[in-house]
Amino acid sequence: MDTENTKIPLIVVAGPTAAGKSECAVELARRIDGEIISADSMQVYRYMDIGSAKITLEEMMGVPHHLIDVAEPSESFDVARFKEMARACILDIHARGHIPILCGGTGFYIQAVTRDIDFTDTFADPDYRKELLDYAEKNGAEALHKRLAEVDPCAAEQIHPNNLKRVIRALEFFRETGKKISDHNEAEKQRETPYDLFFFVISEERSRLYERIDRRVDFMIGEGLLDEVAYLRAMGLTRDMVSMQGLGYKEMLDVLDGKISFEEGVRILKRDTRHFAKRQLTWFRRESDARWIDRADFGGDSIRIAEYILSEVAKQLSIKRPAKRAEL
RNA sequence: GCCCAGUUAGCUCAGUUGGUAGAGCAGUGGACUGAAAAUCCACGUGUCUCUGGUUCGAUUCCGGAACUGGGCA
Repeated sequence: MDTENTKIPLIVVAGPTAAGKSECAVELARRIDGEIISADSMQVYRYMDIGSAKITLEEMMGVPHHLIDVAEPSESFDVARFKEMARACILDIHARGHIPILCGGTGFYIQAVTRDIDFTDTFADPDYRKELLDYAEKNGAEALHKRLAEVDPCAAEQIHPNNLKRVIRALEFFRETGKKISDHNEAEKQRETPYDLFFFVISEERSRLYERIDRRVDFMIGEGLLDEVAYLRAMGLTRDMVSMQGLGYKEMLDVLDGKISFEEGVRILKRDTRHFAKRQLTWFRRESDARWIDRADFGGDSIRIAEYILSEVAKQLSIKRPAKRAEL
């Protein structure tokens, strides 16, 4: 079967938060005997269930899910680790004769996988990052940016001085590798996907999406988000950890610390989630491979969307009907 | 009923010693290649409540009306 086309098929179900990706991916997986790889920077953390809108065991409906609960909230996870693990999952799923479905809303993670971006020759150095941050605090963002301009003028031109995280990473990259990050980025941009890619983005009219977000936040609160965060706080987790910078977590932490009222926390969480969804859309818009699906065209029915994706994929891929996990 | 204050961008308000106006928030667009649910950048015309008057010219001054809030009866 794969004598001619050796590329591994990979279906991507992306979209902004609360667009109904998970449900759709599960339905799709059931029909094509696929397995799901979550592409979500917060669902990788254990114990962060409500706030990250993690799929429940029942909702999985027997479909294997990967890269959920693979890290402690106290450790810091990142794209490089994600890409490595996702790649391994894809290879494994394919080797076992199933179709991998990458489903999630973290655009950067998805791109790292679909374009097979190489992170192996670079490093992360927390101490050096801290040192640079201190330098910027003492001498100003402009001063740090000047240091970058000295070693990598091209990157300096692309990165705004106020964007400390980027400036720091560029400087760190130069120190660790002796190379310019601008060159590295340029090279990685040329990469083409190693997969037989089917990239879908589920979205809908902005005002409706925002309504869904508001409802989802209310649902999370009802499910006990505040208790979940209180529990994590009691475990010793603090807001300087990557996991605690997730939406829902940082706001509820402020509520628990008495910095803002509960009502204010909820309001801010809804607002920030809307902002986040907007950024996600910006990210996906520039994914040239992406095919957009408007929920409204399918009456907002995730099952129908899954059927549509299936029919699109079937045009180019011969899909074997699942034998073992047939019908329930 | 009387007195006082207010009525300016979707919201909260600033302002123009008379030459048609600006902040924050919201909203919109964008960037992103080992923190990405993070981080950063850009974008502000609206009958200045209505209506008379004064004026070359009024959102700004004067009169009246409406509405909102507070006070007194």
